[in-house]
Amino acid sequence: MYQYQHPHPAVTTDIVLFTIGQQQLKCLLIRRKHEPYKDSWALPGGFVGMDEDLEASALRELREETGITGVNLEQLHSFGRPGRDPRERVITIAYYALVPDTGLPIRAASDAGEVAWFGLDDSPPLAFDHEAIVAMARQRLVSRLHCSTIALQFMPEKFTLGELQGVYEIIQGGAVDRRNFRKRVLARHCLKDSGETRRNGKHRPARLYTCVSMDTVEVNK
Amino acid sequence: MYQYQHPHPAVTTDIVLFTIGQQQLKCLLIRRKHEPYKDSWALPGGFVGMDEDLEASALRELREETGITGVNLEQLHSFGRPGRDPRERVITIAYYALVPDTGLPIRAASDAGEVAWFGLDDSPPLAFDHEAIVAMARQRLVSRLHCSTIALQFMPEKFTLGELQGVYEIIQGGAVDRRNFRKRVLARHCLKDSGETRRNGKHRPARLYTCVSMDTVEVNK
DNA sequence: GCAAAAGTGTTATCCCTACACCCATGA
DNA sequence: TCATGGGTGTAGGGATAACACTTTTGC
Repeated sequence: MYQYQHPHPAVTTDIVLFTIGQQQLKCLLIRRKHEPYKDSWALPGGFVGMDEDLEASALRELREETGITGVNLEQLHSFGRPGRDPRERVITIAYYALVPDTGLPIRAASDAGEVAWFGLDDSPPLAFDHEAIVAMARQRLVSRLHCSTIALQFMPEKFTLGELQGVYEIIQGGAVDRRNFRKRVLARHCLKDSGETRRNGKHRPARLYTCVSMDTVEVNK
Repeated sequence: MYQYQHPHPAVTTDIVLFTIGQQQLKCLLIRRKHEPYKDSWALPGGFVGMDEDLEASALRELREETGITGVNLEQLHSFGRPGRDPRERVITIAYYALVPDTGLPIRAASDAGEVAWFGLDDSPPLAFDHEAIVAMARQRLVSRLHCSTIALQFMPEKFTLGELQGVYEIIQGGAVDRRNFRKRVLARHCLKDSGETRRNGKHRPARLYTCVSMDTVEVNK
């Protein structure tokens, strides 16, 4: 038992993890094993440890519930409407992150009975206010797309410009002029020609590029 | 006494309230009446009520400690490093807001022994990690200045374009071309010519403008 | 040779910047 | 009449957007 002179809310972190697959923007969800919202889908997350920094808590929950490590979390927003959790007052600090699509080792563990990627426009009803959290994260993602190099976090180590363009087109939902896109993205000097090429089908092979640096460089002039 | 099965952190809100005065960007601080950091300057803020939304808590603290009401709060970031408060684990959700300079009715109340505006480059050492919070709020303010109409929140109901330009120059710390500034700001169609003018000195009177809408319109294309 | 994506350059447009002069007022 | 800030327009440059053809490969 823990006692306090004044009432204290519980504090959690939740993580909106995005990826791109099957021509869709997807988000990682877990199926809850316990009440409340037992068997509902929800964002990975959980209670903050008393000696744990907020971001560390989010990383730990993500690792424990999905086995995913090494992502670059950004704080999104804190949600604390009274009543958002039926058990007690819970304030959550939401983070988001972007990971490449390739071969994600997802395992269900701890509180999560099941883990899966869902297309954002094709996802089940979520527990708590998690739909609002996902919506805000998506909005943030779209607005950062143009003034930062955030989209590179979706890419594997080596990728073609066509693949990168595809990511932009999926997120913003619309076609992009290939020549202008290449000029713009190469002008940022965030990509390095790896020298290699990749044949992807019955057509000319594409050059493979690498990120010069993993930092999300803001370009908001 | 309040008892929980698991330990709970305390949760507070803190508010970075900016204004412009004496050709400076200023921030509202209170002098603490109690330990810890007794007699130090700190941001207004305090513990979140158990049935109170986060923004409502920030508004209440601001009202109780400074008498200021009716500001437009934006959530800044949550800070939760273990040890940032010597008493116990405290996670704070920081907000920021901008208010006009004119005739602010500031009164000290409740936990605040004293309330005052401080120029940002001329402020005393702050309690807790409040200097980091102010620094982040300032950064946010600068970066929003160009892609939003946030600066209008510094203005009184009626103001001249020269006054608005002065606000921009103070925040970003540099001169702005008057003609280009006027074209840009008028092109946003957020200002309405009130028809009135104001004589401010021994020179031609200036037109007074009003905000068309109080919303902070983002213009990030 | 044909389908399919990769790769490349030029032109027109728009937006932003730089820049100089007259206006209305108070002293 | 002079000092002070208010008010206005234009020309040049840089960035962005529109646009079509050749290349390399698999079938």
